[in-house]
Amino acid sequence: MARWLESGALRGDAESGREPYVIAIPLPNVTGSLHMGHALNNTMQDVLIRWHRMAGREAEWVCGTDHAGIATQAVVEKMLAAQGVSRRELGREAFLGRVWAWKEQSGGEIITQQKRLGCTLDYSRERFTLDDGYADAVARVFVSLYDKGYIYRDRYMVNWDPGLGSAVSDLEVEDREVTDALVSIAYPLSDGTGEIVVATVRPETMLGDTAVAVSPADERYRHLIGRTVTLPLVGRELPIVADEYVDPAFGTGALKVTPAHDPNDFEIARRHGLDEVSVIGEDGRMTALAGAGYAGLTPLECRVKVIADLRAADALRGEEDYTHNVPFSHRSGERIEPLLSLQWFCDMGTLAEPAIAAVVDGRVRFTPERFGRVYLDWMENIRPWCVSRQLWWGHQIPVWYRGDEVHVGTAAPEGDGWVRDPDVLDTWFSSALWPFATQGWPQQTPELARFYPGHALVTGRDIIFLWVARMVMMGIEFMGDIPFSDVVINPIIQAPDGRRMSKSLGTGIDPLELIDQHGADAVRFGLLLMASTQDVRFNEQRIQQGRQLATKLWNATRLVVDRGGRAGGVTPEPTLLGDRWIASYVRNTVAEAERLIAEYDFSALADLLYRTIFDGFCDWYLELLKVGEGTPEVAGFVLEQLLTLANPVMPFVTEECYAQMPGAAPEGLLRHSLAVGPWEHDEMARVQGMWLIEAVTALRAHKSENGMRPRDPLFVTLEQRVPFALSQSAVASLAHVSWVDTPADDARSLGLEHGRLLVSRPDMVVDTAAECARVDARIAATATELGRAERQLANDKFVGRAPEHLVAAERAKAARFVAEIAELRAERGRLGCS
RNA sequence: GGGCAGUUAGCUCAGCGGGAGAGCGCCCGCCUCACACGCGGGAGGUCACUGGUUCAAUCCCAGUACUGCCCACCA
Repeated sequence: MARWLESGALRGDAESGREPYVIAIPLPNVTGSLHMGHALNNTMQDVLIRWHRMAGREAEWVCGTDHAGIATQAVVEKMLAAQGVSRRELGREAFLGRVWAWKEQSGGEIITQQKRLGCTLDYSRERFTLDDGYADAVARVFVSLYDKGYIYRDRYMVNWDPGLGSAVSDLEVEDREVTDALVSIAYPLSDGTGEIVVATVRPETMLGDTAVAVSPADERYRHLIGRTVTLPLVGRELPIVADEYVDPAFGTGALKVTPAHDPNDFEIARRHGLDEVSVIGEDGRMTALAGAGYAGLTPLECRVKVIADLRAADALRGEEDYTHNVPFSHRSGERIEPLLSLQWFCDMGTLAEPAIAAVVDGRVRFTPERFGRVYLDWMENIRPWCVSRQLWWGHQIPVWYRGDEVHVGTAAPEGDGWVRDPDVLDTWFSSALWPFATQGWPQQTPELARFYPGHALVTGRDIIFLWVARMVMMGIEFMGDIPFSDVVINPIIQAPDGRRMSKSLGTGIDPLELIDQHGADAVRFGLLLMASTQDVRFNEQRIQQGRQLATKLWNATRLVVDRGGRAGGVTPEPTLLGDRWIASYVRNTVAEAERLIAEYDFSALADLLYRTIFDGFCDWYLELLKVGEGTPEVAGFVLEQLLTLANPVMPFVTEECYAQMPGAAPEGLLRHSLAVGPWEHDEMARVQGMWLIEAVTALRAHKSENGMRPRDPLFVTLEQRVPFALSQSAVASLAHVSWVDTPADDARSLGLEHGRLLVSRPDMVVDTAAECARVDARIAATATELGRAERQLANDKFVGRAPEHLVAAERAKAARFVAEIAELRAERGRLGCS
């Protein structure tokens, strides 16, 4: 890692003529530390960055951290609380000083951890969302959106988080199922001619009721519309209004309307011009408007008192358990208190339009595709975004007030008496600018010109709305172009038992510990292998597999170097079978890997590397090399290609192996390129290689199944049906057999695709009965296959409609089965079976 | 209430119209001069269920059953 950092290759050069390739990392919280999700997500990005850097692109992987308003403020407040100090006692300025001090001292630990994973981020340009330049970009965006009329201030229904003492956005709220008491309350008609019964799970909010609503289609109440009821305990006269929202089939069909404490009631009230009476305040207590006797209580205390008072007033008409979904804060875990509050909002409708178009017309592509639909569904129903937060740590809203005057600007206004809005912006407001604010915007820097727009964005599906969608909107609005062309959604890695991996559940697994145990390459490889298009359970065996692959590469390198293999040579011309076979094989592997990278199929890529290195290269090619079917020139060249190919996935071990090779470039693999161009697919080499593999495998299996040890002698005679040669010397060495011209009388037959092998062992005592049974069993099995093939071929519909090559293949199969049965019958005759 | 995934070997997962695959685990044999973190061989699946389309279905369509996730204002 130190060498990579010193190389300067991690810093994208905006002036080089190379075509850029840019990824902006999903900025981690400055309070964060690397968890399993980061490890996978970052590995995927590093594979892409390294791959494209090797392919000659000017790679820039944007690095940095997010100030993470709520999370960071909470960390520091907790530390202060341990010292017995509250943030309010300190005051805003001193508190922010403490937060900055914490950030300088302990923040950004995750950057160090990313280096341990081997991530080739551009650390030289590390950014923080509260940097001066970044803060300037945020303020400019706010002012610009205000000037365009998108940002406005309104007294509006918000999700109030009583634990946090702040409003939170719709996206920071989750529903939980809760069982509440549903209380029925009688509201008498003002003229004393009867009553209307309403039901509520929040009786305390009745103190803020300003109407009763019924369905306009409801016959039962039609005659009451326009009349009034008297609110019990309060005495306020409430109009009875008709509204489509009310479901006549639910409860009594009459709905109490509390505009200040229920989002639906709020909408109804705005439609009918009703009063909005706030009876719960931002301090989480009943307000003076709730009335003497209730003011100052918590809503829960108030509920108890209201129910008691209603009972005393004989206004209770029933109570039953009721299970329903209730919003809770993601942040504090407390139950959301919907209330009216003066907040800053951003209207998203206009901003969303071009961002929808970008996905619809394919300029921004999601992988897996289905997430594009998720994005569009949300965008097409987008709602105003509450962007103000009642916190201290963050981008303070660039608005000043003086009496009724409001100044919105990037700097404080002239004159005395102006007071700045104390609130800060939602953290996601600043992260939405990440792709361009990191490149110097609003300055027209060379980096901005070269590194915007970026290419891939790799992230989790949980922030498609919070972050991805908003980056697309802001990018188009302020840069006039999409921020990236591909959104790659990484899977979620669950705990081995299928539960969510989380610190609070105790189900988390620390990737840094895994790195300690197995090495960073193993962790990277294992995570990629686990990752597919769906969520997966963590499987440590995959990590072990990665470690085995790393060890294998290391040992293979030792062998190749021992045999005189070198790096950096000219492309050798393969002549021996083993060389020709591996050259063609590796060429095809590279082509396949290129395809998989383009499709972001990291799991298949890891699997391909594993199979190629273990099976193709080590188990077959290196063994062929040892028996004289390969040359050090080709072995060295192929190893260099494989190390290069595997480098994006396993950067450490491949870099080290490469360094062990004579002739290796001193700068290593960071900008190395794959050079298999001169080699073409060699069909004859493939067929001959397959034949050799088939023969060796059959002979080994024969020995194993007959209780022979690998080195026990075995005589073999070849009968082939094709005009190209089997490499007999290689077979003899790899399977430990001896070729003879004439088969023994009792030789057994091993059928191969291109011929057969007649094998016999010198010391074999033939158990005729057992042998006959074995041959009969094979005849029966082959006959079954033949029967299936013949039935297929006898089916006119198959012959008539199936593709020609499949019919031909079926005929060839049938012919082969017939020949095999004939051979087996002959063997039967030789053995003298009954 | 909508929507999206998933259900394949003991475990974790690939495959997605033409004779079921990987890793680990299990069984057998090998310290073969790169590697025992290894090498060779093998056992083990009515591809959730029910219908349909097709010459042909694990793969396509419809439905059922579980499992997970996302969205949603029913007091």
